Amino acid sequence: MDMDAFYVSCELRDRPQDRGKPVIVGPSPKIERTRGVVLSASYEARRFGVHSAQPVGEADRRCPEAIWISPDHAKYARISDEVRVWLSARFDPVVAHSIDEFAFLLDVNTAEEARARAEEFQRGFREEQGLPSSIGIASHRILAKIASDRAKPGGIVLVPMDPESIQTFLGPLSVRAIPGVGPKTEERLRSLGIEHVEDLARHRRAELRAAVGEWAEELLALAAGHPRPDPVERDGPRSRSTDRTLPEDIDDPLEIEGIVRELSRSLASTLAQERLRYGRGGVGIKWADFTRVTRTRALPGRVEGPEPLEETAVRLVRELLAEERLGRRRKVRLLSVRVERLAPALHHPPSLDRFDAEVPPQSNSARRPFD
DNA sequence: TCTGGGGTCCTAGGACCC
DNA sequence: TCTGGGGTCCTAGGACCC
Repeated sequence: MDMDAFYVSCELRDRPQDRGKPVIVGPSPKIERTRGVVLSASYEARRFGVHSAQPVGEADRRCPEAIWISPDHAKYARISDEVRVWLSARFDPVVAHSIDEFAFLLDVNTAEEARARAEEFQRGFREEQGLPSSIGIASHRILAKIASDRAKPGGIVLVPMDPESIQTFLGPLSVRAIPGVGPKTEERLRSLGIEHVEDLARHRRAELRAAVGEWAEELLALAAGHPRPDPVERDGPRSRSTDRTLPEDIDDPLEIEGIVRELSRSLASTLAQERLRYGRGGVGIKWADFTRVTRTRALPGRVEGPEPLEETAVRLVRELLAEERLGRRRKVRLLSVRVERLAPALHHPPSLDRFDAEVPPQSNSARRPFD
């Protein structure tokens, strides 16, 4: 289940008078100059050529009469969580793919029954949650996701379970329809003469492996109508990060360091709320020319609190700036701070946590699910 | 028109160990 | 004197997704 224009739909729940109008969620260019992009656009706005990730200036030019709404990420996260709870009361298991996509098991015997259940679900979901959705039904999550993309907006697409039906459904689709195939992979496949899913099978395995690596096996299985079993869900997040695009590009080392400190403390406070410790800390810079560099450093075991992150982040950003001074001397557009190798915090306060930092992460079997 | 913020996974080389 | 094979960890970057 994929919720249509999710952020816009969340907002329209609270302002029904704006339904049916071009609505854009994003930092409004009408208020002040901003370096932001469109987060979500209503289907009415999309008709003007507005789409997500578009610079807001261009969206404004294409659709001057649009209603702009400032993003409220906390609201969207809260609604997504309510949706998960609502689904979990009706289906098991429920898997969250993203803030606006969920997969769940439909326990039915026939395709007709599946479709009827989906229609009933879609209607009930809209009535009770006030949110429109698109539904894909298939034997595997990856197929259901491809199907739900074809169902947008507001539809239901069902792929029968037998391999022949799967091939019939996938064959004529562009390889871009496969999750994970973006512009680069599409181009690489096109250079082999592969444009549609059905073209994949016409190629020698070795050729495909040279183009996309190990992934070739999965693509071939999918094209043959035998998708690989769904991956097992991991518990807990792998990394957390926060970043800031600066209003103007800067190159003052002290100013840069100050922002890195702020970002570090802000990220550390998020981690504290989530009761997570971290095992690596790092920074990233996006230069004025949009190229990116990153540095991360392992920390002794798992740590918590802002200090280790702040110290590491500042040291690493100084290194990056020192290297840049020997070279191109570009200005900084964006700064980011990230943590990796997350693990649940212990159940006692950090002040009593004396021994933990000395313990190598591998030696504690209780943490294995998080590695 | 001038390009966000938050994530995941994969690859690849070097270090190091057996 | 020339030269193993396998495994894991660390790190940087790229591609992709919403």
